Amino acid sequence: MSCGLAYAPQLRSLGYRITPQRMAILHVLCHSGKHLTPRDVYQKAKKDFPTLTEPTVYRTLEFLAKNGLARPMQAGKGRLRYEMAEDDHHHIVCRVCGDEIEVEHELLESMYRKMESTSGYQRIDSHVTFFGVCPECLKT
Amino acid sequence: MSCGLAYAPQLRSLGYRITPQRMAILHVLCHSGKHLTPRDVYQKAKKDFPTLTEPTVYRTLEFLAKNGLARPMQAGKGRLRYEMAEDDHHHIVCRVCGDEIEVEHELLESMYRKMESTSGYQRIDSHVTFFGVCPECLKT
DNA sequence: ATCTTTATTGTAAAAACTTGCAATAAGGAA
DNA sequence: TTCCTTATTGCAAGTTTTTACAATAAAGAT
Ligand SMILES: [Mn+2]
Ligand SMILES: [Mn+2]
Ligand SMILES: [Zn+2]
Ligand SMILES: [Zn+2]
Repeated sequence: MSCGLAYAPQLRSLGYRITPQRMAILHVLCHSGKHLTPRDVYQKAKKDFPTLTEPTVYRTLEFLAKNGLARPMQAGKGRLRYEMAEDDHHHIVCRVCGDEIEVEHELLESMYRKMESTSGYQRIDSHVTFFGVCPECLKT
Repeated sequence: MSCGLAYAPQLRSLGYRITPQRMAILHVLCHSGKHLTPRDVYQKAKKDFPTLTEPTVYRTLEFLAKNGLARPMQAGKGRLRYEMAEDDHHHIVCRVCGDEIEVEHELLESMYRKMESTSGYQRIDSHVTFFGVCPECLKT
């Protein structure tokens, strides 16, 4: 409930408004496990703010992502999940069992620099999901 | 119409069946531009095979991807598009204007090896979409 | 040719996500 | 406080994607 307020000045300075819906959603993202689906967020935030609706959740998550407060993650099958934006990292998801691990961005950093200088693209997103096969599933 | 047949022996040897729906969809993927949406595929393939339905298209695309004939691509907002699986490559998409370029897999190869040895995950997918800002959009 | 097995499809409905628009309310000005 | 502007929301309807299950038809055996 209060943790959302920490972001209020930043949002207000950009000309955005502080609404209870946004605060409730930020609260959920801050205090829950990572990578929540829009539905997860909706159901949890609804407890704080019962008149919340689903379109607002989708729009708010996209809004927070666009402003760098939240980060979208590509879960399997092209579905998006969200988490608060903290330190840069990536994920590898097992395409067999769904198991998921984190990878330090450091490991990809020199590749990112090469990719940026080669392509001319900048500010490439440092939260990518790779799909592979985990050690367990490789055994069988 | 005929190009799908090229894949028939491979599919049959895995115990799968050759259906006109699959052939029509393979035909579309072979002869059309890259990265088609399921809806693109549906509308084009319907011309060859008018009784085709959308659930079949979704299932078939997923089926082809699982068997390595097609490749899913993460388009913006967590939407999937598909293309035939050919040489390994990646994409960078501009998160401002949507412009899109290809990146040789070669550029990422050493990073992939590091990631595989560090994580123990193998067969990591070599068709990733990165999001960044293109040179044009960087100017403004 | 006919039969049998079962992978694959279509149907119908549900779930997930998006959109347009009118109503609301946040934040600044008076 | 009250008023004004307009960003944001809720509502209702639309579109996209998934699912369960019964009907169909591909492929191999007879
Ligand atoms: Mn993450
Ligand atoms: Mn591609
Ligand atoms: Zn696994
Ligand atoms: Zn651009």
